[in-house]
Amino acid sequence: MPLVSKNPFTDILRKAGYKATPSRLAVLSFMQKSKKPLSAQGIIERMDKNCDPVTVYRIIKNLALSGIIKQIDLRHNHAHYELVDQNDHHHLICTECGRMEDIAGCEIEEMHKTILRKTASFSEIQQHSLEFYGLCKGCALGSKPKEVLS
Amino acid sequence: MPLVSKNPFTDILRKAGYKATPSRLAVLSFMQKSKKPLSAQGIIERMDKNCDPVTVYRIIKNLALSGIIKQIDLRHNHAHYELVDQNDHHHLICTECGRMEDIAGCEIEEMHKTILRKTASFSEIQQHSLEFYGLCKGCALGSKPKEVLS
DNA sequence: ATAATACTTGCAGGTAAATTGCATTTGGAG
DNA sequence: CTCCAAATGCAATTTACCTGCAAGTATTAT
Repeated sequence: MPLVSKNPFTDILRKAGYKATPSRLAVLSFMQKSKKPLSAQGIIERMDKNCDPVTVYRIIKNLALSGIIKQIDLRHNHAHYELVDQNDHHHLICTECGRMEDIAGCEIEEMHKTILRKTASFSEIQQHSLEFYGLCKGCALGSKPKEVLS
Repeated sequence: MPLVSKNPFTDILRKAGYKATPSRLAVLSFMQKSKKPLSAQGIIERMDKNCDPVTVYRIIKNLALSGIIKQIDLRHNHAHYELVDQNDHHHLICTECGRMEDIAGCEIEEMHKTILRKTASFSEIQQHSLEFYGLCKGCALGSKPKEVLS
């Protein structure tokens, strides 16, 4: 009887048709631990095992294609990614310093049905992204804090 | 007495603190005519007058900063832009072929107040982006139409 | 109208993000 | 254990976009 249960990401990966390689499991593990959306660079830097950046890029791309992770546009100069979880949440991003916080509990999913009823040319909505851009209190007051996100 | 009134974009630019140069007026004119969000590349290609790509990038960046145009993330590999108009609308994008259509009439703006009431660290929301990603009927049926957006 | 000047633009060169091709390695089905 | 499709590493490349600087131009005041 194992003291530690097998990595649940193994099953998730296999179900999506991918092999459960150490690199993929490491990427998913990082994303789970991270409280913030991660950039490709952010993941690459945190990979303790020697893993080629190209591999990370490929992993991210595949995970996003299969809907295991989600791409997020924080208006930095590169994409960010987040594990897709049950509780749908969105982001509030400062356009000055990049500070970010989560917005919980939206009911956007309910709009999917309405939209599909109105459109003539789409048959399915898989995902949505909703981000709000504004000024955090620090930046509104004119101070210039450092970027808080890579 | 002029038969054609002066370009209204001239005033918009000056109010934002920019000179009303031919390049800027041309960019704004394209964006107004275009039914779809345009990429920097898309604008550069359509500029009939010889205008350096760098200039277009700079124009776009400034217009977006001052809120005259709006950046949109269609999950292509580059940003798209759209004139900011009164009637707030969003987008429905096919993740297979890139087909896109507008979604009219959302009441997301009303959420701004709610969000600001809940957050401790933000003082202003200037903009939001809401896009829906799914499959258009063509792609859902397995046909592979060409990309419809640059 | 004209001149002054601050904003704009074009050009050259550069950077960072992400991709591609190909040879080698490896997970996992049998 | 064996085998092969899938995954990885490496080198090179593409793409999107930016910076510095000299030359040009829209606007303001004369």
